[in-house]
Amino acid sequence: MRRPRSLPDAVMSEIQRVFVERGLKVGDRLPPERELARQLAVGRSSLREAMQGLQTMGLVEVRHGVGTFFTSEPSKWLLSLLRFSTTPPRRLFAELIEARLLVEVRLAVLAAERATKEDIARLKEAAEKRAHAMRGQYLEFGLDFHLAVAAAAHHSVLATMLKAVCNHYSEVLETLDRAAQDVEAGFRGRQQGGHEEIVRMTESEERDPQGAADAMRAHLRDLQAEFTAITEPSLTAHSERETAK
Amino acid sequence: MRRPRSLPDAVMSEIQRVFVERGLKVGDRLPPERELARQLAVGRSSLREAMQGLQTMGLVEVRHGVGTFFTSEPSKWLLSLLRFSTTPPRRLFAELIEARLLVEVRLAVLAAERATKEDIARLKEAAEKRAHAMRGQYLEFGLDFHLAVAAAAHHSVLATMLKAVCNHYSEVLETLDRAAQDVEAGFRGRQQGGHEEIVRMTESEERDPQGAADAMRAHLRDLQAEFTAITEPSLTAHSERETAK
DNA sequence: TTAGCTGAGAGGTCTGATCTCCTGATGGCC
DNA sequence: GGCCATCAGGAGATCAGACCTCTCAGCTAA
Repeated sequence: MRRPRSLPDAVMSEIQRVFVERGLKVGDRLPPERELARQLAVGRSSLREAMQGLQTMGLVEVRHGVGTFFTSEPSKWLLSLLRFSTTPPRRLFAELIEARLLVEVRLAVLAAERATKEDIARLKEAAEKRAHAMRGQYLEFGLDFHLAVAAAAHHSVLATMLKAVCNHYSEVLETLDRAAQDVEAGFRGRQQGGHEEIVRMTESEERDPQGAADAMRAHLRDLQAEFTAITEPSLTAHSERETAK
Repeated sequence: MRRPRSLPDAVMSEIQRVFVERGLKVGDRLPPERELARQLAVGRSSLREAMQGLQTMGLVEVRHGVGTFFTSEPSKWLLSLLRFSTTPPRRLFAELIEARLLVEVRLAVLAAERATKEDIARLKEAAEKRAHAMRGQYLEFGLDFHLAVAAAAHHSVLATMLKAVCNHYSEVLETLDRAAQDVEAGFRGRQQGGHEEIVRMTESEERDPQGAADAMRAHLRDLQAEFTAITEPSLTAHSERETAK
């Protein structure tokens, strides 16, 4: 493979390698900066640059005064190239919904086909949690449910893509005005049914991939329609046909 | 928005903000480290950590002895969470192809609907370049063509997702054995037609989104089938139905 | 028992010396 | 006149170490 150009790059690779080869787990702690720097025979600043890189990648989490830990927290920057785009937030949000539609319908199918008992248990738990969410938690727990579906699909690429989209989703949502946010936040009534139906289609006895796809599609279409209603219809106008399948 | 916890985080945000607000362009150069650190009133190490972060995100490119530049090069690490997965390369590659199938078919539709004259010119140029590629360039120019389609689709989220997938695609491909690589590299004969048909469906007079989708789907299916043929069929077995639409 | 203090240890930041790498200018050679 | 070897300046790369801030656990005293 290509050798790293810089020390920090090398350190990043090394830490990833160690993580994989030693079979370390998420939550495990790395040695203190000074000691790790000594072990790797690099300066502390090089090590810290590597840490910043790993942190940006979302592979480690650094807690001031506590230590550095491996984490599964997907990084917030995955789609951050978008910050460079001049796409207005409303349009960006419409695009994100469309991307979710595309990816999540497929994930729903895979989840219905591949989910294990454990996956299904987690799915139910997430749906339950979402159902009893308090004000201000709808969005977070809602996304958690969708990420649980992604996990159940056992498709690492699509799941990672969804994580990236969802992270950006929350971020963009914050930049939108209240009306738009309400579409998300106050949406619990109708969305509830969607989650439960997706779970039902995925449960062991049923296993209805096509049904899961339809449920997920309807679920996200609701959201899309609601959002479109309060924004310029033109923005999402030509997104309807092909997505409609 | 949420305030950065650390100085490097703040610096990263600041640099992104400046890039957007000043209307800077890709290729523009940042001030030298020492001067930029002075301007921002932070130490050089903090600035360098921020740079490492931005570099990891793929927003800047640092050239030793030359300077630091804004870049559109999407980060090679975009999907690097995948490195933590235990997914074997063959399976990962199959997943990447499937993700491309999902995203690119949609992008082909959008490109056929939205492409401007300039987009189409670039598309033709990319197809041309691919057609005359020399040995060892097939993969690179091939992906360039697909990225040109993505650009023509004017969908920043999906385009960014594709960039991420394509970057990882090359990387994973390198880890596969020769036989698998040949599927990509020596594939020019058949793939050629696919590219040209996609261009045709997108050209101003025609504008056949459905046709473009079909062409893209067939194009990637070819690749998928070829790859599947030399690997365990079970890996992609249950991916066929829903994607088939 | 418990509120509050405190010190050890971890990360955060700065500085400035020194090294390495690129690039363009210089100047001699063909 | 054109070409190439050399060199100096500028920019990033790395290091060492001093000092700051934060967290947490354990101690202490009310």
